[in-house]
Amino acid sequence: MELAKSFEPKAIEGRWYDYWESRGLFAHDSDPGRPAYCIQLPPPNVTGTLHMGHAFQQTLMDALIRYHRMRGYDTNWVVGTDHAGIATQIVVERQLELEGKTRHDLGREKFVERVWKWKQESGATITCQMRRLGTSANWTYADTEGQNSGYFTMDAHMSRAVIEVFVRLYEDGLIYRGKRLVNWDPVLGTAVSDLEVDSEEEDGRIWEIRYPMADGSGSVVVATTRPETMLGDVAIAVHPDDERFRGLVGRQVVLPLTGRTIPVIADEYVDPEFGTGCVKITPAHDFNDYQVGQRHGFEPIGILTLDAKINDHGPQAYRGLDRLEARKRVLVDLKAQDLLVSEKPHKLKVPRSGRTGVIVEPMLTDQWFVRMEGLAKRGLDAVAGGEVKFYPEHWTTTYNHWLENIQDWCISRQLWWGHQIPAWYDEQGSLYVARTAEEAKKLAAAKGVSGELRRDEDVLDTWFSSALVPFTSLGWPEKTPDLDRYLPSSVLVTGFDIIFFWVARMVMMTTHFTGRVPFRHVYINAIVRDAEGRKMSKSKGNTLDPLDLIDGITLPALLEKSSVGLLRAEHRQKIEKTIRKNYPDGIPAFGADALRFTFASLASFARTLNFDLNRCEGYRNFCNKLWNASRFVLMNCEGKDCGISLTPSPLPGGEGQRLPSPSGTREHLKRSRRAGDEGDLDFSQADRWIVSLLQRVEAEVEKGFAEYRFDHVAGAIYKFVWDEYCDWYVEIAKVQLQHGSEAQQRATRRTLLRVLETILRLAHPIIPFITEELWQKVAPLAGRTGETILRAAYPQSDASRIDSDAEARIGELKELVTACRTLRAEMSISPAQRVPLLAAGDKTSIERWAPYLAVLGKLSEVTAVGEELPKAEAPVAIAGNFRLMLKIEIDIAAERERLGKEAVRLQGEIEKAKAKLSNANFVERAPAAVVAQEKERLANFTGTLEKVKGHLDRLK
RNA sequence: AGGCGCGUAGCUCAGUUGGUUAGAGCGCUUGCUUGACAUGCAAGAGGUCGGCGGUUCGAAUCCGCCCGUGCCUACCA
Repeated sequence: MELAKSFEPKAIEGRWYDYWESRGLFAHDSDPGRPAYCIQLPPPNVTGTLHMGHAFQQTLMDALIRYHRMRGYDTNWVVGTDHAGIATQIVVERQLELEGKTRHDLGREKFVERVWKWKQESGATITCQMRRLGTSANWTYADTEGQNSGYFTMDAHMSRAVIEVFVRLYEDGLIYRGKRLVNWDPVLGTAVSDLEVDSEEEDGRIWEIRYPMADGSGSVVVATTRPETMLGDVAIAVHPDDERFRGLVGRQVVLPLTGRTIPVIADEYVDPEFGTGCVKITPAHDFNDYQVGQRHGFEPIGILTLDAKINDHGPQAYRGLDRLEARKRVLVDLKAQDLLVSEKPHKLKVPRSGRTGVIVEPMLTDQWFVRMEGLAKRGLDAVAGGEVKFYPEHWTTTYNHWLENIQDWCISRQLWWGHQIPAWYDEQGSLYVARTAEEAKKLAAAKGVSGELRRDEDVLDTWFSSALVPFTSLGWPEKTPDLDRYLPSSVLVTGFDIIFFWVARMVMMTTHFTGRVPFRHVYINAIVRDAEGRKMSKSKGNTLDPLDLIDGITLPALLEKSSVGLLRAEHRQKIEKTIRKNYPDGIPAFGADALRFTFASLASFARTLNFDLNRCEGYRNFCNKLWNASRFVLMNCEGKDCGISLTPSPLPGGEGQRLPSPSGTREHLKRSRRAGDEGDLDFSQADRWIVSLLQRVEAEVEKGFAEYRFDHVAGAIYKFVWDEYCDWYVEIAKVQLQHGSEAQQRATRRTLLRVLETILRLAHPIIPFITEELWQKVAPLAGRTGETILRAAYPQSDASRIDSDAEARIGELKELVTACRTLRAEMSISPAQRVPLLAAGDKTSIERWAPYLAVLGKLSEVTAVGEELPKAEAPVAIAGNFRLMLKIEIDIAAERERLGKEAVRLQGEIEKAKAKLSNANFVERAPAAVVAQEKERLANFTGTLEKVKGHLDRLK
């Protein structure tokens, strides 16, 4: 079947993915004879859809997996999805809202059923999208739900493991329950961890409030940004060394609006420089105040309900008011009593819930915590000892800093969707942590307690189960062979935003439970931004959907898509304008390969990746280039003798590489035919050169993968394919196929095929679809068998095939051709016009290159003229040791100017080189090689300049 | 307040342990319906490498300070 004239991604992508997946080619094989290579996918949320960040990250993981699979590793890309407690619960609650219901109308059991139902339906959208990208994930591994999407963090096996971990940590004293001040989201009605709170600086106000002394002898003024919390004040604090207030310590002040009396205390926490130097202490609603309160033995007075309204501890007048309403009322009342001293604008950090955006309230509640100190130490050791390595390395600092300053982890959430905490209480409130209700009952019975037990209603933080994935996905707590084989995994590829949430916690938990680190390497990928470096966000209208880049999308469809869910009209208009400007014609279909190649090319060690659509287009063009190069090769090799079954003879003699002249004289042809016997292979310098370069690229690619420099991998392949193979070798091959002997043609075809076939395997990890499509056609001709490129061996560099001599020779040819082309362009000779060339210099070389030069330089004739060019009014170029002259009429003045410019440039270089060499320090201290190199440069420039000057003289 | 990045061509980015004339893609100029490819070919223009100082025979590269910019962490009422 003929290849289409240009590369059409749509036509091939679907076909090959199904082929690979249905044949089970992504599966691990547990072959003990092969080393294991394992990657854990950061499990996306069940609510999730594929965005640019995922696509980027997954491209890199897939490239690594395919690369190692081809290198003979037993690869296991473990995937799954995360139940994403809060996020998922919110989604389903919104659905209920549309029906005019709340989760409380359904009750816990029905609500959870509903979430499961929704989860099964919407299932793993993202895993289907991953397939479009070409990810060769081990879908059926740990696939307990039968959806071919790996594990689910709430499936039966995972849940059992979570409970096991919880119980063991509790038994080890690493989990405890207690009343602590935690970050509370009053809208969701749950505690959240420190990490789930985002503090942004906002414009607010600061108030100064007067608290009268209880004995009537004056007053104290405090500054606060949260006046309503004064209802829960237990003291006023000043700095112990603050002269101004020394006399006040130990005395009592009246707490306005409440009638309570509270003491003035001294504590180092107070900064005398800030505000008035006096601080109100509200232990129940501020983390610092809580600690001050503890130091001084105060009982915190909580004045807020769990939905952030004033409770019964507040004065009657404020009860039931929302915290912000209460603030207004408090201020009005203080003013009325002349106790409000001032109100000023003030910038302050407002802690907001990462999920709802609502202001988080420190709230004194019963919660479950993981004791972090010992675990953190293990986490630090794993990295310090080199068992876990970060790429780029500087992320180690971030990781260490967090673990060194870690707080206990609040793991309980007052939600319904998640792993319910395996703890039961008896009627007296005694606690029993157990794997099952029966086990809890036994524990109770052992203590002589009978009767019903009540299970703790809280669920666990989503990240609790995520932290266990490296071992639970491999079968833990069973002692499975896979735990031995795939733990630690080889590399974790993830974003820096979850180093704390996930990476650090996996290291701690996995180390604690298995004695092994979860992974050897952590590759922190860049954050994908738009082409101008701005964060992609729906409200800016600068988001890109990876699937739109793969399939293409029209402008109307794009506009419609972007406005979904946006209610405000002015917002919508602005976004529409941006989109019309950025994508006036929509987005063309680039295909998954082009998208992947773009991601790889941009994956340097930078922290951000600015995604430029133009580059994507450029790499789509690259795919087309590869496609067409393959068409050329197939066209010239199908049905022809390509010498594949022959064994190449040892390198033929040095100068026997001459091609017959393009005019194809009889003698030449005869001689060539005689030189190459029937069925022989006669490799040219060019054939050896391209094979030599191939070895270098293979080595570069191997190095790139080892260092996670995907940009180097992509760049090396791109340059080799386009700049060397297509631009030079294919053009040279055309000459050899047209003018060469049978043996030379055969060798050329063989080289074209073998190099192309190797290129396809080399590029497959990054551009899997197009390489498979082409490989199926090219591989048989190249004499390579195998069902699929996915399981073909990865090319390995062979240093013995590096041929410096051939490289130097072809370098010479390139120089000659380029000189001819430049000369032609500068003389404005139309490409159609074939002109004769005179060449001075080594005669053997000139004759060797003449046929190539004639075709590549579009010359009618190439004549060697010995060591000197004739004196003639014609354009001249210097190329290495050669001088070239086009035999055409020219404008002498223009030619003089052209050569004059060249002379000036050369003179400049000569000055520079001379200056260096006349510097005694340079000659003495620089390495000998550098000095020698500089001398050589000087000699070369000087020689060339003389020649240029010589020709200038002749033009007089 | 600390910490981590970044600043190289009009735009997006490479640039190895310091050492030839600092590179690529896109864009730009000029010329080409070249029997693989106009998603292309050929030839060009375009950079005082953010600034100042230091180390060095030699700095885009190493060090210090400054300017600009982005992010992360932290309890300032």
